[in-house]
Amino acid sequence: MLSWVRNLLNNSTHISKICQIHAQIVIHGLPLDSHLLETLIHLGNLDYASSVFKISSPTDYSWNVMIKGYTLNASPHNSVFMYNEMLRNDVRASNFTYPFLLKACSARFAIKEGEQVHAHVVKFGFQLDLYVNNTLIDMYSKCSCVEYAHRVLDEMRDRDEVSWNSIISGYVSCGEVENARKLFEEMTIRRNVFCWTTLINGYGKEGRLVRMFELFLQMLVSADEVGPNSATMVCLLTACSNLCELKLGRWFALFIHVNTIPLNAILNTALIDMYSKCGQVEKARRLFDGMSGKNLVSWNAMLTGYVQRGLLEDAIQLFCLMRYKLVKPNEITMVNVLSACAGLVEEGRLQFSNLPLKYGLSPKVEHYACMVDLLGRAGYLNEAIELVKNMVILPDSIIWGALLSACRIHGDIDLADKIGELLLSSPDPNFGVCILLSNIYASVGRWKDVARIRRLVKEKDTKKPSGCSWIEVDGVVHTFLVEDTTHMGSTQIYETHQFLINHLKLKECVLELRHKEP
DNA sequence: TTAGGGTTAG
Repeated sequence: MLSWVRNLLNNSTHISKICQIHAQIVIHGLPLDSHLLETLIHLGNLDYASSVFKISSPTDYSWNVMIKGYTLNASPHNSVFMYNEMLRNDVRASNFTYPFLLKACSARFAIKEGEQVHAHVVKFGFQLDLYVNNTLIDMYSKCSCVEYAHRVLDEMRDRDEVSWNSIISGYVSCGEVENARKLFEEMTIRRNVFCWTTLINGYGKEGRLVRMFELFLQMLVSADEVGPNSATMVCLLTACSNLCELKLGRWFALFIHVNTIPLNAILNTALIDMYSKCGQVEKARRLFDGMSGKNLVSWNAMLTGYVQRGLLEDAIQLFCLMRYKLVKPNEITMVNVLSACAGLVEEGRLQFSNLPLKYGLSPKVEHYACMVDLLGRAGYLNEAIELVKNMVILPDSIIWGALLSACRIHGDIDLADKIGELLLSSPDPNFGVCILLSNIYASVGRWKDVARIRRLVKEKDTKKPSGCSWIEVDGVVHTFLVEDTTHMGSTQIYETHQFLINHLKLKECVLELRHKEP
């Protein structure tokens, strides 16, 4: 009977059937709790699994299975909690559990817990095999402790592509793409498509399009004999869309077509995003309409495209179509929808209330920012203030900025005063918001207040992150920071700049004189 | 049972 019920469990995919089998297990006192747990975890029903675990007398194996289950079902907090409970109950983790635990730690960016698990692996004498070591590198890398990851790599006798790529990926996510490149060059084994893609992505994320493209070309002719796959193309397209680089984006789109790289949902979405961010929103829509297997991210990308191009009616219509197709929106969808409600206060109020009531979503600071902006611009300043007062989360600088902008638009200096007091009393006032306040005072001639705020900003050492601009000339991207003199043509650039300023001033004088002519 | 990829706010 035992093996018959076990087989029955293994072949069950419906909860109702599993409930029946569970009843049989209880009635006959069969020792199948661990199997039941495994089946439930496989089906992703962690609540049921947790109930079974609590009411049964858990075996060591059951503890381990639960840890695995929580990690696999994106519940790393419970996974780590379970591990601590397990230790309190004097139960040891099995070798197979450690990678899951490390994965749970990296998902929570919990370096302390990760280090503790690492220490336990050593203390309890488990073998640090290739698989566990790779998971350790991954954990340290994801927790931004890439130097620890490097230490693990140094101590490994055998390394495979996963070991190398985990650490290269760690350097990339820490913004150290040159260190990633160094390791990539040092690799003693054949570099697979993961390694190439990770490094290409590193350059792409830094906006270094030329280096990214060079690496891509190098990949095509490399002795590794690795071709790009969908993930590689996604990285390349995303870099193009972030830099509005239509020409290169189109080239990659053609490459995908000519080389018949499989167009999965992610790659299609990256294409849609690239075209819409590069101003080709109609092309994006054609792709979107012809795409099979659309998911929520695809809908969101298309919505974002419309909103960012100011095509708000199209965005609202697309959202209606999305609801008609019974696609459930998420937080990102609703940020887009609220942004698309610009000028439509009543619709905005409705959509904001729909967040919890209709879609079961808790409004986040981004949604409040949209609403404050919408209400503030339309002159509903008191309502905007009330909304901020009733927020269950702390308002951020974007919200204060939106409120102050509304004060400026509607000339409500009293309210700006009140907000200003609140802002300047905070220990770390946002630079941009302080300048906004100072500009409001300047617009009504309150120069003493302007000076006061500038002084406060200086005293509190509030720093503005450096603004950056760039231009591509003959395939090379030139980047500029404020008062930057590092560019090779810096002297010539500043001379031309001064020439343009003088030229414009002269034009302005001529125009003024013409106006004054009788 | 480990590594890379898409969508948010002034």
